Amino acid sequence: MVISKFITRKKAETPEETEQFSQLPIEKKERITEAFINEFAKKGFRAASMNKIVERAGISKGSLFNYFNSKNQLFMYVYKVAFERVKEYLREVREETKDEEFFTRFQKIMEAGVTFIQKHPKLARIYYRILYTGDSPEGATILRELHAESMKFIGSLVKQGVERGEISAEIDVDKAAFILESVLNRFLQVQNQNVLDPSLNLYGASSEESERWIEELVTLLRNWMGESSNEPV
Amino acid sequence: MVISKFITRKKAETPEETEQFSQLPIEKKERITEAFINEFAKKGFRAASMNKIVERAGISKGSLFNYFNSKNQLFMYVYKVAFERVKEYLREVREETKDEEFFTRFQKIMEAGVTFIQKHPKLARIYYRILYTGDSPEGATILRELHAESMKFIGSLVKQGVERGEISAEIDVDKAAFILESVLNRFLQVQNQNVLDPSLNLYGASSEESERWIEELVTLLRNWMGESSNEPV
DNA sequence: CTTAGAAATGACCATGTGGTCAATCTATGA
DNA sequence: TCATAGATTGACCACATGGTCATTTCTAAG
Repeated sequence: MVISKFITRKKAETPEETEQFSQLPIEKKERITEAFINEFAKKGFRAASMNKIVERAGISKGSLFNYFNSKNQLFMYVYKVAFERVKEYLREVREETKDEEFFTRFQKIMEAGVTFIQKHPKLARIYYRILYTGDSPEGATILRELHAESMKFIGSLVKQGVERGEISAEIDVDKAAFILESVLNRFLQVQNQNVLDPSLNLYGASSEESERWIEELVTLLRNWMGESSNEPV
Repeated sequence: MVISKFITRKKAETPEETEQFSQLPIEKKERITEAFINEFAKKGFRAASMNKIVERAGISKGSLFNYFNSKNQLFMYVYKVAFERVKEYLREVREETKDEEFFTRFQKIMEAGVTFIQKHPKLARIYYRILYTGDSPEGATILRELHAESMKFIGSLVKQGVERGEISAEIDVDKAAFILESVLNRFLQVQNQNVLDPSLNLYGASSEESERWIEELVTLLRNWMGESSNEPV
C-alpha cells in the first residue's frame, strides 16, 4: 500500500490560500482568519484544535478542510499573513526614519516595535511560540527569513551610521548589529512575555513607561558607542 | 458529582519526586529521568507522550503513574532537576571568577553558558520551549524564578564593577544589566536554535569559533562601557 | 418551477491521549 | 514452604484528535 501514499495525495502543501478560500466573501474570510489566529496564538501549532477553530469560526469542519487540505497548510497560511504584516511594518518604519540620526532612528524603531506588539499581540505570540516549539518545520523556514531580514535591517542601519560618522568608525559592524538586535529583541520579548518580567515591570506597561525605558536604554547605548567615544583597543 | 472532585484527589501536585520514585535504585532512576528529558526536549510538554516515555524508559504505564500522579507533576519534576543543575552551574561560575575584572568575568560567564548548552543541549531545549509554549503554568513560575536569578546575578556583577571602578560610575546599573543580559541570552539562544542563525553560523559552532565570537563581543562592550569611556550626557 | 453543479455540512473513522485498577509478580520473614 | 505486603503490570476507559465523504442545502440559469 505504499503506492497509495502517492496516488491519494491531493495537492502539494503550499502556504498559499486555496482557490476556494480566496473566493470567499471578505467578511467571512476575515472572521475565519481571526478565529485561526486566536486559536494558534492561544495554543500554539500542536495543541491548537481544528474542532475549536471550526467552532470559533462558525463554519463546519467539512468546509474548513475544503479551504485547507491540512492543519499544517492552514498554519502556513496564517503564518504567511502575519509575516507579510510584519515586513510591511518594517518597511514603513525604515522609510519614515530615513533621515534621522542613527540612535534616534534606533529609538523610533524600538518604539515602533512596541506599538506593533500592542496592536497585534496575537501575532506576536504566534511568532514567539513557533520560535521554540519548532512544531512546524516549514514555519521555521519562514521564521528564518524574517529573522534574517531583521538582522540585515539593523546591520544596514549600523553601516550607514558609521558612514555618516554617527558611530565610531573602528567598530565591528556585525558585532554591533548583533548587540543592538539582541537588545531590541529582548525588549520586545519582555513586553510580550510576562514570564520574563519579574522585576522590570515592563510586561503590559503603558506606552509612556515603555518609551521612558527605551529612551534611557538608547541614551546608554549612545554614550557607549557614539562617535565621541574613546578610541578602541 | 462536584464533591468527588475533591474526595478522589490523591495528592497535591508538587514538583517533588514521589517517595516511591525516590526510593528506586539510582540506576533505574537515572534511566527513567533520561527518558523523560529526552521526550520533553523533543516534543515539549503538550506533545510529549506518556506512552512514549514509558516505552523509552522500559517501564510500565502503571509504574509511571505510581511514581508521578500526572503528566504535569512529572514535568515539574524534570523541570526542577534542570533548574537545580543550572543554578548549581551559575553558582560555580560566580565563585570561580570572583576575583576577575568585570569584563573578563562576563566573558567567562558567556563561555560557561556555551559549555553548559553543549553539555546539556536537551535541558536547554526544554528551557527554551517552556518559555513560549506556556503550557504548564507552574513551569512558568519556576522559569520566572530562574530568570530573576539571572538578572540579579548580572545586576550584582555590574554593581560590583562600578564599585571597583571598572565601569563608568555614571552608568545606570539596571539598564546596563538589561543590555548585558540581552546579549548573553541572545548569544546562547543562537547557539541552541538554528532557526535564529541564518548568517551568523553560530549554531553548532565549535568551541573555538564561539570563543572568538565572545571575545570580540566583549571587546566591543568593554570599549563602549569601560571606565575610560567618554563622559555621559 | 425545474434542475444541475457547487458549496456546506456533520456523522463517522482510526488513532492516540492521559489516566485507572484488578490481577500478577517478587522478595522477605517465619 | 508458605504467607504477606509492596511493587509492577498492561488491558482497559472515556475522550479528543485530524481528517473523510455521502448527503443535504444553496444558487442561479433555463
